[in-house]
Amino acid sequence: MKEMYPKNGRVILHVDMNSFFASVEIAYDPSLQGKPLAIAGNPDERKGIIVTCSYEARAFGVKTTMPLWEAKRKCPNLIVRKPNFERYRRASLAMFDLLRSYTDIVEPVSIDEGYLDITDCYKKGTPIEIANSIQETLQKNLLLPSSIGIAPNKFLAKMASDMRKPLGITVLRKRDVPTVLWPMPVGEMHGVGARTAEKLSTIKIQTIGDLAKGNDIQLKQLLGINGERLKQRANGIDNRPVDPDAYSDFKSIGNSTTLPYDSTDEEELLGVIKRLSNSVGGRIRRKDMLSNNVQLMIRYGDRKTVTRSRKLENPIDQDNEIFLAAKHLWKKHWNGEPIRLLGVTAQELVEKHEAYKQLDLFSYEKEAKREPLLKAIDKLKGKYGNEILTKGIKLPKDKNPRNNEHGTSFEKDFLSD
DNA sequence: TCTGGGGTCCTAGGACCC
DNA sequence: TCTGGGGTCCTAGGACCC
Repeated sequence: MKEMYPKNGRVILHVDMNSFFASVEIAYDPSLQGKPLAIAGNPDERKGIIVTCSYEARAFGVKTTMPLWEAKRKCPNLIVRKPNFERYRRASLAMFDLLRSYTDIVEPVSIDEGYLDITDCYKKGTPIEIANSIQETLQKNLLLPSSIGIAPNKFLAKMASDMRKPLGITVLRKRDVPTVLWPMPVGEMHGVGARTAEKLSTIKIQTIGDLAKGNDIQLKQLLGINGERLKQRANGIDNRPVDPDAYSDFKSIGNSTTLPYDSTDEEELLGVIKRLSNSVGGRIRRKDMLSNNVQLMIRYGDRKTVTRSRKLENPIDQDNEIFLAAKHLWKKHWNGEPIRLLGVTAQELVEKHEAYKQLDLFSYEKEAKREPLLKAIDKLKGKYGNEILTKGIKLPKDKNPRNNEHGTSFEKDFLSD
């Protein structure tokens, strides 16, 4: 079985939980098993969209992000549960613990999916045996169904796990790419959404195979650096490592909420911003992080959405500091029209101890910068005399270093590198 | 009777510096 | 009176994913 893979190739698994939130609810309440189930918010709060649904519901045409009323029209017997994120987080932790019992090289990518690098796990069995064991254990211990892709890299593993749902295991070798991947519509490729598919169709690229053979210059012009990358992927090439730390390296932490009704009541809206700021503050403190940038998101009644952000002088983690920054942005940018949604996000996060290190480095650099400056002034003194240090003095035109006909400026003479 | 909430990464323009 | 080319930082927005 091992010889299935090139000698120095990797073996990557992508584990994808099937309709995760719905499956967790079924695990808690087995009477839901086999029934059309949807997880959705409260329509009275304007949160009535399908977050996830069981395969039985999907058979009726119910889909993620569909408004609840539409889902009920398609499936009158639909059972609806409110999302219980605490429950899903716990299930997710248990699931990743289980994955880590196979290898340390586990990279979570979201609450319900992750990559494993099992290249060095040959003693535990063949890749297919390992995938089987993972799938069976997830089902037996946690009552959660999953699909698993086996491939030489992350992209192919991800595409593979998508091919058999629910409860599938799919091997996608590099040599399978032309026959399996290339006939697929390009829009089904991971990383190609509606907009990119539309753009690609303007240069006659409809399938993954078309993309794999696409013109480099055309692709670059159309999609920038992403064009290059997508073409590589379409050819089955992807060298990204499985990085166990990637998921915990947060870049931003935010909370947003759709209001039950559009509002122009500033006191009420500031109350919402305060509540969001407190929640974000709590979350970054729990992670021992500091934020250098606060963003306010405003969605108006007509759904037009703007984001406004502010770089901070010092990194912060207190609720009130976040609120003050968000409030400042609000005062500066709200156009007075009714508000549908508000969001507060802490960006440019750094770990607390890293932030202190950076602070030290900053003051050190400031000190270090003084030295060349002093040397430059000494040099000027030698050239023009002590008056150079007198504030406001006018040098004769030919002696003013900023105004020399040869373009010799103070900066060019002394401070450029 | 509509369209959530959590993220990441990339781009592009202007300010500013050398 | 004219005028370059590179680089970084900051801000805003867009595409994509689950």
